[in-house]
Amino acid sequence: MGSSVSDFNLLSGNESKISERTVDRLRKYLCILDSLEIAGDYTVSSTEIARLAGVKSGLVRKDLCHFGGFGRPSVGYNISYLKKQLRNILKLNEEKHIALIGGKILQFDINLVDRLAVNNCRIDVIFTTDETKYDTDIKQLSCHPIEGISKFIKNIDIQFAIVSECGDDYQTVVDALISGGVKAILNLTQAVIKVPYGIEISNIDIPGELIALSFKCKDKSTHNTINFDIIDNDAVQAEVAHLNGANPNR
Amino acid sequence: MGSSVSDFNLLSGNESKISERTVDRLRKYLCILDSLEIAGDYTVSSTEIARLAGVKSGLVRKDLCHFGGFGRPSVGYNISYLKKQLRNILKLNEEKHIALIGGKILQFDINLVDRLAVNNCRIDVIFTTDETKYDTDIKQLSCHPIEGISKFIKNIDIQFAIVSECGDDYQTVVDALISGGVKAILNLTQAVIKVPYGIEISNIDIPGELIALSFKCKDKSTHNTINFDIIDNDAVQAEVAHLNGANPNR
DNA sequence: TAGATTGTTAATCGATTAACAATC
DNA sequence: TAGATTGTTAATCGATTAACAATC
Repeated sequence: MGSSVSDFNLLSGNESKISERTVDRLRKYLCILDSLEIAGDYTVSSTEIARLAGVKSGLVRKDLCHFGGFGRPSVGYNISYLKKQLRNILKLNEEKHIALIGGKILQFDINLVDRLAVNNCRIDVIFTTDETKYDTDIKQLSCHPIEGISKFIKNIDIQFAIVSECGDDYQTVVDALISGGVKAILNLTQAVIKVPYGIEISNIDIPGELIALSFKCKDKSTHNTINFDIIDNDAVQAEVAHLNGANPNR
Repeated sequence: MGSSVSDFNLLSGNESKISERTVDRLRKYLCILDSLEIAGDYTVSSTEIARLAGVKSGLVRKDLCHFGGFGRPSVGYNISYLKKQLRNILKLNEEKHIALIGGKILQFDINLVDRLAVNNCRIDVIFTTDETKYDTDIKQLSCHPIEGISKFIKNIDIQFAIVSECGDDYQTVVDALISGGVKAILNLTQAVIKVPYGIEISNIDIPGELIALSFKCKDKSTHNTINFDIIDNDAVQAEVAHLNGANPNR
């Protein structure tokens, strides 16, 4: 019984598969490269990326060299070249079409549309339960009633949905989105949304994030010694070396 | 040099430390228990929790039994009891005091204050750059100018900050927060915030989440076979058993 | 050349899974 | 009692780290 699953696992082996953790790091690196480029830098070492990302430099190099050698020994990585490579690896050049459920978030996060556009994520349509918004535009995006959502998005080929408001019928809305062809949902609400296998869902949960943060703090304060588990990276090594009288390279 | 760090690591060993991944799962379980309780259930099996959390049942049991035996063989877990235990483990009964930078999010996410309160997370004060809001209340929370933030929060013992809007001077604001005693920051803006070692930071990044989601979808569609890596849990095992003619227990 | 930093391997570490005896 | 489900161990798997030869 369990063995059937194992058998399938053997078949589905795919060498080029990138783990979720790696993807998370790669987009962090990309973010860091953006800010370094804005700061006027042209090259960067794995040590510097590691310091800013809070990981070890070896891991940065491993992540990057897995896709080919982007750096030059003793020089580091060319920032604009590495950015281009990362955007390729993360498939950021492919257009992603998004339906937004609830328009209020655009008033709160006024740069959201632009920030998404940088990564070729396009909000194509807004659906709302707010009757006063029907057939009006929010930030030049047309605003439609939730009813008929499935047929609507089927016609314009939408793959993603951001659910930013939930009425009582949120599960019905999500089901309609999925039957309309949506493959992945980003849920910003407190609703516990069920999706069928094969559909991706990611929940952003502010109270939950605070719990995790609070726990990390608590956890740390129970140690009497400095907790290198948490801050153990190259920068610390350099600092320790410094304390030991060695000359840390910055 | 590296060895100094290793030596410290040996000293800081703490058996009771819970990994970040475990904490993330525990709060997911708690969320699931909440929704099951609302649905009227009294007990739940590890298999059911696992199905809803998208993990294997053995992992659920392992996570839970690590803190003591909360369940009864052949019965499962008592939901309200398990909730209480999880709230204890996650230290949700301790009050957490929060400063909110930027008030607009409360207009977008109208339940946020209440959702935080359920976990004893209290927004005590709002800071804003919007002069029209100075000394007014937003949702019964007093609203203050950013200037003098450090002294202000020192007086009222704030440990957390949610940064929901960033002016150009966001790093200065964060530095002031930290010098005022803030130990952890939840960053909802696109700003790349630097914090000193020992201060926790967590970034919520909507475009980044979409990239990750999109990547997972892409990754999956490159397989010809069903990808059990992604949906490999007890429910799938049951389904496979079913396909094989066995009688799956639901 | 000497120094710096990459690419890459083998070793380590930690997290998950499979499996089953114990318990209800 | 028979069936279900927990608690827990040993085995497996995957991710990170240490370390260093190769390269600029």
